[in-house]
Amino acid sequence: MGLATMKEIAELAGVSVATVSYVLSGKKKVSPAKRERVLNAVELTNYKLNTIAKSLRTSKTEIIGVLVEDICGLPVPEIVDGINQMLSDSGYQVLLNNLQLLNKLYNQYEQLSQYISTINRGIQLLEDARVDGIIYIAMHDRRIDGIHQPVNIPLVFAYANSDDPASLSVSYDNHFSSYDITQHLIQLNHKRIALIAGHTNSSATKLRLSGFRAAMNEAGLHVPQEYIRWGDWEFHSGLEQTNMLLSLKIPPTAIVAMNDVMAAGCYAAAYKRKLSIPEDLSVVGFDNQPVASFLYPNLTTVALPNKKIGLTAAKHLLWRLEGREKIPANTTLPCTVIVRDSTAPPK
Amino acid sequence: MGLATMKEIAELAGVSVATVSYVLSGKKKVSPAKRERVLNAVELTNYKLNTIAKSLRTSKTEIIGVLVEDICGLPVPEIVDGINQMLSDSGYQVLLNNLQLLNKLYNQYEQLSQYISTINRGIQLLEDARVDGIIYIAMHDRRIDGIHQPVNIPLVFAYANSDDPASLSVSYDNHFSSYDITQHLIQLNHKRIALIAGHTNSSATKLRLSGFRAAMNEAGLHVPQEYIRWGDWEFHSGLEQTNMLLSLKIPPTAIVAMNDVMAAGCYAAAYKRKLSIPEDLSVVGFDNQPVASFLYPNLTTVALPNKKIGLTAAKHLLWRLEGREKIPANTTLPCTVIVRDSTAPPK
DNA sequence: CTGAAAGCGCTTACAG
DNA sequence: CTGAAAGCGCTTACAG
Repeated sequence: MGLATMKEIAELAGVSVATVSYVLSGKKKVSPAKRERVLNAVELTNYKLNTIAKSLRTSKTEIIGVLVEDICGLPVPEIVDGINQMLSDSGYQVLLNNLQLLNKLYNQYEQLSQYISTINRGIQLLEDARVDGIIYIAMHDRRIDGIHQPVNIPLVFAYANSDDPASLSVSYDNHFSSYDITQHLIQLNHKRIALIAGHTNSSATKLRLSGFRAAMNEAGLHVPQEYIRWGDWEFHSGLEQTNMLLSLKIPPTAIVAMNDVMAAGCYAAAYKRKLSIPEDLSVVGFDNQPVASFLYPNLTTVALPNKKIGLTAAKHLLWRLEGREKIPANTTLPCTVIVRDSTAPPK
Repeated sequence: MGLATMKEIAELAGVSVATVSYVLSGKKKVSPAKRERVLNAVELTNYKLNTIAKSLRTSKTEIIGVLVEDICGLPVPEIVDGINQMLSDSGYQVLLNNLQLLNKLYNQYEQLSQYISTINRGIQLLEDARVDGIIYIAMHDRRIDGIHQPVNIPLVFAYANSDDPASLSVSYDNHFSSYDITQHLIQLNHKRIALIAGHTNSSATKLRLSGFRAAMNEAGLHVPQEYIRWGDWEFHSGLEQTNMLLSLKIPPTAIVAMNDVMAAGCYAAAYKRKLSIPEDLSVVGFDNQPVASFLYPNLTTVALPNKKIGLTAAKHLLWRLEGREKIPANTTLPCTVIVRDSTAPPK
């Protein structure tokens, strides 16, 4: 046997199919007597509306396509979680398309343009499934261009920006979060603050650098050229660049690493030289990855609003689906400095 | 305008709708001439088959429902990734339902039975969406009972077991992975090996304990009662229990922590006492979380086959969907010991 | 308030 | 090899 259909419910309740539909959708008034009989029949047979048939009739699937560069990318699960939470009350479901780019891109996130056809195929797949809207989740904050704009399906970028004026985007504030965490060190009275940056061509690197410089300028603090070190987002570059910094004639008293992983590298370098954090050296990171709470001493870092990015992206998409007029095209969410135990005044 | 329909393609190509369908599905021979005309019309109009209409007709959606206890749970994204990879060639898409239990369960994974109605609602939602099959992804390896068995929809448990004989499950080998990593320490010539366990009532704890004991017994090594410490999977319990162990009259030369997070706690305790890892103390963890590569020295640990669990779960589901007869009901995948720098022979 | 009926866009016996 | 037609299970003007 298959599942019960609306026709069977109608027969059981002695009403028309239309009436059953009206009772279930609540779109038209139905007399209490018939309503009751329909509801009883539904209960009796454990009837479930066939959403496929409904979708075919209404041209709406009530499904949101979520296209992710890689589900294993660091911020991605939290962003998906935010989307799920915002969508859970609305009746929308999530169709997940995972492009699995992590091992292809490594941390060369700016190379994405090579995979634009993969992305467009993913969008096409979601279009073919007739999703009502699409959220694109990047693995790294940056501008995304050249994406095929789906016809009649709103698209929201999460953790990224787009030049496409038809799309919305939700990201976070790289410049000011970097400014804030640098301020934290300045307020502790550090004067010699060094920076370990990510890839040169990364937009996150550029913005975090500008935030760092802004805070230092504002405090009238000089940043010697050799205090700006270029890493590659990985542990070893954090270790090596910290070694360079600590070998300088005038070493810094504090280091801003542009992510927690490189900050973990700072710890290793300090540990090797028997320097204590934060007594001999203050270290801060970026991202508030789990590792930040597992390093000893716990790492002061910047928490990114990942879940909120997901919530906001889904909210804006829902607004667009509802036909709301005024939706901010590009949203930039603030970050939070999490002060833990890796920072203290210089000796 | 809406998208082109099959009827329009038929008119454009001067054939019947049936012929268009046969060309597209390849289910029947069509003369080369008509075939060509159909394909041209498809190209010209950029026609896409309406999968909703197809689903209504065939009662198959070619969608797999993936029900996750929490997308942010540690092994979950990798398992989903494995599922995506296995499914990507098969034409199936993934409908993701995220129960968001992480903050409710904390690390009390055994309390799941309180949320069984939430789980059943999730399954119901997937059934209502007419998915062809369901994969349930747990956050912690254990037995799951009392789940509503969906009618006519195969269900596979990933990272968990079930008593339900109608279901399949794919998990990993807790006992032998624990045996293996203990062996690693024994081979380094450690005699005094302590254990920091997870929650007492966790089945992962029990199996990892039995594996530890098996290896120790086999080597004829005695395990003093006070060498078995009970933690709660968290950093602080690792730190505290290591403090206890290092305060013993005869302290261990090596510690097996039942996860990497507690192992990070061991590092902190050792660091405070100015003990060097691995020279003064060998430490091993479990899970191969990212933190394992960011601790200094890098942590020797057990890698769980998360992605493979996803791949296998999807493969077995596909087999069931194809009607294959012999599918292993319960699969237990082996783990891998990852030797890094936190283990060495005792002094 | 209620029901008969059209139609969403496909697939698939069936007849030729 | 090909096409006319039924039908999947709904929703929604429309007429009453």
